[in-house]
Amino acid sequence: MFMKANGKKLYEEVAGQIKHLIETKQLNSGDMLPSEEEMSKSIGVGRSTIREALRSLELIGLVETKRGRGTFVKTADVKAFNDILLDSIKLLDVDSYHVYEIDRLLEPNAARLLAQRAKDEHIEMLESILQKMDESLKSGGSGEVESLAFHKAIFSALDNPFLDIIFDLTKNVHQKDRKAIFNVTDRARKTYEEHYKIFEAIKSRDGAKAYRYMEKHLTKVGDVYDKIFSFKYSGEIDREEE
Amino acid sequence: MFMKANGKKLYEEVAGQIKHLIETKQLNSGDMLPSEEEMSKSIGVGRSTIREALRSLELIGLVETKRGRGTFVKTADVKAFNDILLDSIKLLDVDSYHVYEIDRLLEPNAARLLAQRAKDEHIEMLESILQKMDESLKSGGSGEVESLAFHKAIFSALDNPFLDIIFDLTKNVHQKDRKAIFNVTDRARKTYEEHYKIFEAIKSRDGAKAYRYMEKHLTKVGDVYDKIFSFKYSGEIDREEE
DNA sequence: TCCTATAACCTGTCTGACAAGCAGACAAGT
DNA sequence: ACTTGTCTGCTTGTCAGACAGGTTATAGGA
Repeated sequence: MFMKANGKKLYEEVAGQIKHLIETKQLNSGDMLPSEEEMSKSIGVGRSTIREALRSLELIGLVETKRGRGTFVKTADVKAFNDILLDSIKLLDVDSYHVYEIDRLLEPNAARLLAQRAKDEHIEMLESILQKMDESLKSGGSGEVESLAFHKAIFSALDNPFLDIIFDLTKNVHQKDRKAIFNVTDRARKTYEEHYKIFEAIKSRDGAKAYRYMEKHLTKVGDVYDKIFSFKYSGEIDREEE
Repeated sequence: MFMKANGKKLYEEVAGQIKHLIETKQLNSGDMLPSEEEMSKSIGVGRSTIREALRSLELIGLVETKRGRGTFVKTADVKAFNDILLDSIKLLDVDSYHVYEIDRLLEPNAARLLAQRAKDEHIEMLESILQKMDESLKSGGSGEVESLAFHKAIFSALDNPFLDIIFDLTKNVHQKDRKAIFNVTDRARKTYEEHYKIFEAIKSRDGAKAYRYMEKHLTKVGDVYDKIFSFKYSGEIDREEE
């Protein structure tokens, strides 16, 4: 009821306390928190303060409040984390080029690593994605979704939640530009071919080759980027590449 | 006052509306939102509902509320974004190995890229960090801070805010393990030497060499990881490497 | 002109109230 | 024994009103 003075707002203090309980496992996943009124009394703050604290914890996915039942400690899963992240990153004006650069740094090595440790199921997954892309292209589709899925599958197969986060992060940012790329003549078909080569390298467990083909693929994509950007700035566009 | 049925809570609805205003630039960075009471009246919900909505927006760094003044649209800067992120990621139990893997995938290429485009100031920066580490080690320090700074400097020099985010993300997670690594005999001194080689490669603009040395360095670090982990699980520790 | 008191706003927090969702108990009907 | 309906107590969702304590602009006095 009194210890403040630090400039912190009360509800932040309360949220911090609850968070601490969870971090130190005094409250475990699935546990029910005391009711709002109870906490209000025991901590000595108003119910509205408790509620504001709970709202912030709910937002970061730490707890879940169910009407009529109570508030429960939630398993802080990567997905929830990701959602918040994607939500806020839209507001950052990250240059699309920066995102491309991350891909450029990361994906070749990711492909190599996957080539070294891919299981059969991963290979099958990639193959089925490629097949879908082929079908999509043949039936007049853009193939964009499948292309994205291919890259995502490589990351997912590595079974590293962090990679998934980074992927979603980057994907989300250059969504617009990705569309633009697929509008360039023949890019979709060539993407398919490049993907296929990467796939073959992974399937034959040839890490070095996977790395090289991924790098080549990204270089091509980068070229298209360059053209689109120069189009943006100079008003000219060159539709054919290489 | 009645049209819900979607299960969404009112304050979520309100938060969404405000967010939309900001995303569509109807409210710009720095703008002041109407007062809570005003919004309460104009939207037709209670002030507490407005407040809960604002709390969630504040948490994701969209707005900032100042007591006695009002609520303002915040500039979504990378740093703020990062803070939020770091705050929530602690709750995820990401395996330290996953983070190491990211470094492994990313840093060699980062070193190569920097070798290709480093400016003199970057070189100087790296050199000064190395010098500080040397001094620290000679005077009995752990050199841990400087080691971290070296890696961070490489990312920073690439001038890609995304990389900084990823770096902070990973750094934050395996903070504990990093300490453990530096406790292994001679690891600090060897780290210094390995860093120095990377530095020389970057200085001489030799991308391939920078890549290789960084990879070697990380492999060594990985070996230590393995030992520490096996220590954790088997109760044995091996203090000397190679 | 400069300073200060103060009014007008604003957020922070508390309290009390009521609606509405949920779960378990219990009784009634089959 | 099994289903069904109702009741009751608990919990969250939302609202309205009140007051404390910052912040800012300004009117009025030195």
